[in-house]
Amino acid sequence: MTGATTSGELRLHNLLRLLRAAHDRGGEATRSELTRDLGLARGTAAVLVADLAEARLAQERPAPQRTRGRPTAMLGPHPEGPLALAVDLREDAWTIATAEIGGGLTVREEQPHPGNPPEAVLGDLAAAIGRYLAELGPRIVGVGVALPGPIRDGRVVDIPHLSWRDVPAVEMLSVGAPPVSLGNDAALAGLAEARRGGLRGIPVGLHLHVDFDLGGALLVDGNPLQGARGTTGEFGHMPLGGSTLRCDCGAVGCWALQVGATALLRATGTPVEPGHARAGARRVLAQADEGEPRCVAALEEVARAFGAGTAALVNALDPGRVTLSGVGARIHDQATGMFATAYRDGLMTFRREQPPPVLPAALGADATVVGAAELAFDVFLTAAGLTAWQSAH
Amino acid sequence: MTGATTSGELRLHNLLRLLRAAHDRGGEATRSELTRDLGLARGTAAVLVADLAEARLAQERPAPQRTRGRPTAMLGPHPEGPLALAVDLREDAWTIATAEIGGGLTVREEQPHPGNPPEAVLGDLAAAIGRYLAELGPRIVGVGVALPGPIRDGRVVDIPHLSWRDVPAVEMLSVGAPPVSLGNDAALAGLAEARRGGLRGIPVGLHLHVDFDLGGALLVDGNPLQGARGTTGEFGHMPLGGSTLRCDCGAVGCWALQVGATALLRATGTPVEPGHARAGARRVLAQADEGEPRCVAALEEVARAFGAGTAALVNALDPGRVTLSGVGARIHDQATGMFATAYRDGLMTFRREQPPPVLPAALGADATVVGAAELAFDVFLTAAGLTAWQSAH
DNA sequence: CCTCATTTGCTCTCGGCGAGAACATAATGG
DNA sequence: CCATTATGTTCTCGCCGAGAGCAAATGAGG
Repeated sequence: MTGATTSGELRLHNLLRLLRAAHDRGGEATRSELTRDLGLARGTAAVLVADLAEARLAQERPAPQRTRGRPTAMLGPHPEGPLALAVDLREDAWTIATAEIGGGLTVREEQPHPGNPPEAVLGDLAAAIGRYLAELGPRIVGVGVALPGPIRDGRVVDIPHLSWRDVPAVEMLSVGAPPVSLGNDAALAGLAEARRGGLRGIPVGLHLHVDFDLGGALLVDGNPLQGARGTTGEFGHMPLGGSTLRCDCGAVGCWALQVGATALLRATGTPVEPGHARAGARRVLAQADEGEPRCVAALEEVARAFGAGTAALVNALDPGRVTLSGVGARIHDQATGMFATAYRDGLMTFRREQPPPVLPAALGADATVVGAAELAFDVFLTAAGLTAWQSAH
Repeated sequence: MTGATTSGELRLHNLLRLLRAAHDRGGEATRSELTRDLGLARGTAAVLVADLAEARLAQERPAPQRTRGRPTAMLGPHPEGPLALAVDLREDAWTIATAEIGGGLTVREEQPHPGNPPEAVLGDLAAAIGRYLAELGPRIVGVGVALPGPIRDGRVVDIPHLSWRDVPAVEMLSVGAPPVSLGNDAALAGLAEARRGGLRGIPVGLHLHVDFDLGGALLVDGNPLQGARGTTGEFGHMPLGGSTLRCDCGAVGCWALQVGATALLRATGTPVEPGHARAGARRVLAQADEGEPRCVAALEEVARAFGAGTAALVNALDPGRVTLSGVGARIHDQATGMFATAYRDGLMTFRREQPPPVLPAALGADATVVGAAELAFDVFLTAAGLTAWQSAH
């Protein structure tokens, strides 16, 4: 959205601004609010709303009267309007949902999958996507897919846990016309948090997602920072904790080795069974909650490393707020004191006056699907996306 | 620059785009190039150029003929056009320069200063700024100041080296109407590098400036990433190297303790005399060049920590290129092998196929002043800045 | 129940902007 | 010296948003 250059682009640009604003506010904003906030003339707004309705992009519905004066209406999704297909592909299962303008989500399907080979997993997933395309037809304007590993140029670079390497996922998931967009799960969880969760309205926010791995995103004005090749946010692979272990990623001493499901198990001295780390970590957290000394000690150790590393990122990146999801949120919840101490001690002195708050993510487990939907809509809510829609209707 | 919304803003927006493009290309771009690249109609370009000339914002001058066809002209600075005052305030001296549209720099003055108290230093500097405002009058459209420490809300937060704390520098340097903007020296060096140096045209670039401290900036589309409070880029204050030393900043194990002038001296075992670290570091580098074993070892140790930490940042932030300035560039030059090895070993495996190149900064010592000028022009080259200029002429 | 104040939607006119075409201009190259 | 080529200049046209005036729909107060 670089802005309009010609008087012809102006109309499309303002249409886009209005639709985007309606979407960002969950379809709950009234026309008068939108008109005021976007600085439009009332006449212009009338034309734009009519255009949106005629193009089946959005529709007004009655709004509860709040003050006196002529009643206004809320601008929300159109019953025949665009839908995003949002896919959350985890290590052991996938979720497919549809989202309408405004973000309203309908979960359609959840399926376990064997994990390997990638061709089979993605083939099945592509078939499922194909079914929804057939069912919902041209209303599907894009597919957003969250994946548990780094993404580059439409390919999954590396999921060590599943031994996926350089998998051309966009190619394998492209079924029909709608564009397929990939995103890292942690980054998409952050995106969701920035748009509809705890980072909403925060100019610069940091989201950290801890599970097996540790990743995240820096959200600037609600948009995730994109690296040169799209693989940014791998904060877990900086040697922030002085560890000397070798990491699966190829480097040494990665922070992710000290914070996460595997780290929790390792800290208790329990051997890590591949494929059961998540359940094991849950057990450690539960036992720590009951006061089991070894688990308490492990939790504290992990929380300390987590807090210290978070402080390092805050020092370097200066976010206004930090949100946590995955196991990370539970570690923080259950060892708040230790986390807070390590966090504070790791901050530069001048940051300690008003340290950025660290909070659990507001969206919980849904965050990743929501982020995938936002990703798909981000591709659609552009000049190109809208003109494609309009020429198809 | 969010883009035009009304047909009235369109003109200003396009005027701005044209002026910005002329500026970014150093005043060396021809009208026909600009017209083509900005996608303007030739008629529109004619009007805009005439407007710019009439407003004394830019002026055309003959261009060397390259091909057949009617000759075009280069759009560059106007002899009575806007000037930015660029100030580089270092620990022991300051430089004042003026820059015109296109970036052409004229160094006006260099003065040593005692460093303390800040009121005296900034008072003298304000007096100097006042002289240039008086001399050059309303042509000065902004003052950009580079400072060797973190900045927040127009105040210098902390320069441990000079024991400056929470100094209201904008207030103390504001002499007349032109807005005063502050920037961290490392971040501004990065900005300069992104606009007119080695990071030009790189969508996401990382610049690291090593001197006493270690700082830098992440440049996204030529703009430095701004944190929530403006104090981003303090990469030196992450515990990237496993050090256990306490840092002046208040944290422990900061990377900056292992890379920089002081670190170089410490690694040789030489006691660090305050105020002479820079000269001492230069001596160590010179002796290392001659093969003095202790200095060679120190250099290698520092280069190793530097390379490893750089890799960590690349893992997390995914830049397309990295540039180095200050002592950092010399460390890299003189210990390329060690740096490269540590860099490569610290990268995640999938990044090693095409690791981002690490290069010394193209602008050398001028970078900071150039960055300060760019900062001042960034404030001016906005709708608000331009309307202020036009209403004053 | 009636009236007034208030807020918002609707419609129409007006000024302004960029596109694009037609023409003018100034260089090159054979 | 003339054809070719690339660019600047000028003018018309269609489109857009601002803004004014009016209509509509509600709540407040008597």
